Amino acid sequence: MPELPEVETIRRGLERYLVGHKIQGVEVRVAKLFEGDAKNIIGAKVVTIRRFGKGLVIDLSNKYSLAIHIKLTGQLIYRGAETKGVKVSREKVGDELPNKSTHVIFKLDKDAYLYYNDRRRFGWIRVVETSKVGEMPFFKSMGPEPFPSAGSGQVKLTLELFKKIVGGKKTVIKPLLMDQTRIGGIGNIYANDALFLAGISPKRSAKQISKEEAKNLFNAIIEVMEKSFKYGGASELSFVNVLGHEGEYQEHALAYGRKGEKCSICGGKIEKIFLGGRGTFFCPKHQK
DNA sequence: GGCTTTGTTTTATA
DNA sequence: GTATAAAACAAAGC
Repeated sequence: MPELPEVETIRRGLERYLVGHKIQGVEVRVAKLFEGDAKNIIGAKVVTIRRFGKGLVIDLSNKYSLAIHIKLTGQLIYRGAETKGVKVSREKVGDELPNKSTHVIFKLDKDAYLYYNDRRRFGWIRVVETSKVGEMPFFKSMGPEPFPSAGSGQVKLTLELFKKIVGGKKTVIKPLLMDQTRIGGIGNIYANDALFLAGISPKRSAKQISKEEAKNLFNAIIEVMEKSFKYGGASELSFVNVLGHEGEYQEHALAYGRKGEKCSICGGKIEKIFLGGRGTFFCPKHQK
């Protein structure tokens, strides 16, 4: 689902299209998704877009920021002069905006709009003072991440740090990878695919992973995420970029969602099990 | 209409 | 108190 590469894809889009715009108004259609005082962002200009793991922060010119988490099905779609004639994904977005999943609308200057759509309404948008973003529990407790965003102050996940995080832990490796307080940004898709690529069983205990294997796993995390940047993220559920376009990673996923299919590495058969309550895809033949 | 889905938060346990 | 595991929660499509 939307994990680091998807959120980064959105961040890059916002950086390109949203920065410089002034927010003229906010229409909140579903109140529970929007916390804080909307008045505090009216009249302010968008200055920078930061990402913390799977979270986004839009910094404004007046010392306030918008902290956003899209969870499973959130979309941020920009419409303005530059996107005139650009078609959005009919399947993921529909024919027109706003639509029935549009819960917050930001009216911008130059007759542009930013729509927040969220089919399952799990996400959130919070107005918060820029200086206090780091105090929000979700951001404060986040671990190092592989591709820290400029200005976020997030610690970069290096091989040395990764070995330290994995080393000696009693937990099972896959849930550990997905624990945002340990490593920021990895969710179910990339945890499955990184373990697959590194040839490590998701059921392994972290303490049983050798230094060499940890290195392979670290490199695999970087590799699958870079691959996803290339394909514009994974659009298995509702993910689209700010232009409303889908990503293509799901078509190139290694293990995720491939139950019963032939393993591309060893020819084995991909199985699905549950680990830590989450669907887990792996090849029992080569992932030991 | 019960089941499934995931990221995060909360509660329980060792 | 700390580390880990499990359960709860959000809402909607099938």
